[in-house]
Amino acid sequence: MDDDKKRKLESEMTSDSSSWVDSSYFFGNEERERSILNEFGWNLSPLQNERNQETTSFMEFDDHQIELEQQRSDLAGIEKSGDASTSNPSVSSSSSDELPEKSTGSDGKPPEKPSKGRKKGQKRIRQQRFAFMTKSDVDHLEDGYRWRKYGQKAVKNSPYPRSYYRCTNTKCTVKKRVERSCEDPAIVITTYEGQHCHHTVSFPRGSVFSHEGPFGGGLNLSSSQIYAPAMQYTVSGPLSVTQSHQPQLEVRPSQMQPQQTLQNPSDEGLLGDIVPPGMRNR
DNA sequence: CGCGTTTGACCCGCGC
DNA sequence: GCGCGGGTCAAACGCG
Repeated sequence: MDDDKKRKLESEMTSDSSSWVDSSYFFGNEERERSILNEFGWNLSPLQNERNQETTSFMEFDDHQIELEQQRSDLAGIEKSGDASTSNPSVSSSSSDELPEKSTGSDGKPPEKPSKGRKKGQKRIRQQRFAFMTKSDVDHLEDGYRWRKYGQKAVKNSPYPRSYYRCTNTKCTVKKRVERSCEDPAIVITTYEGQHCHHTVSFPRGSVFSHEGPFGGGLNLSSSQIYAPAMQYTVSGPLSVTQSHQPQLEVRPSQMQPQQTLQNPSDEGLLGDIVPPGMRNR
């Protein structure tokens, strides 16, 4: 699958365009990861628990592209609003949320045309994404939030399906994808997209995380467990591209060396160099 | 009965 | 333009 997948990933990377140019990664620095996650409102579960879970890698995607996409989307919405979206004036909403906007008819809209999926002209907007690679025997890892599964798809070149989850909070548009690595079935790849607009909920089951931790959910990333192969997938896009051939990315290779990052997470330089100031100030 | 999962169909973007 | 693959919807179903 390697070549095919690599090509796919790379093309995905490039097709996502400039989008991920500013992608940032931080591995191996627990404090940093924690603070970043905290800034984004994430409360991640301990990554080692009775279920034998263990996070091997962590990454974060910047939202640079989101802004671009939103601008594009806004423009498209404005252009199209003249002819198409009479029934939905909020198509070109400039809010940062994707608002899947189910057309269940509850808003009085007659379901005369059960057009599944997004409305025409409404672009898929990607939000901030975090990806984790976790060694676990269970696919869906507890992270302090409640999720509702809304889809599952077979992944090309992988025997394992990918599951799609949405936060059950109606106001929260956070999604996550869960899939197993085809290279190492023991590894679960979890990708979060978006930011929670609420706190974690108490889980009656499991409760492997503490609500009294310094970050609410008690993130416990262990830097010693960063898993190198993870980089090939998780960072699939940016990193592999960066390393394999010359990318159009405006990133300095020295910042993107996974091994370097993994093994020698310098305390000061990494985040300062990688994380955009805007993000840090959030 | 409410909530979550399953699953087939649909939509959309992208490469060829 | 067409086909493929990823992502999403929503009805049906299961479970507590």
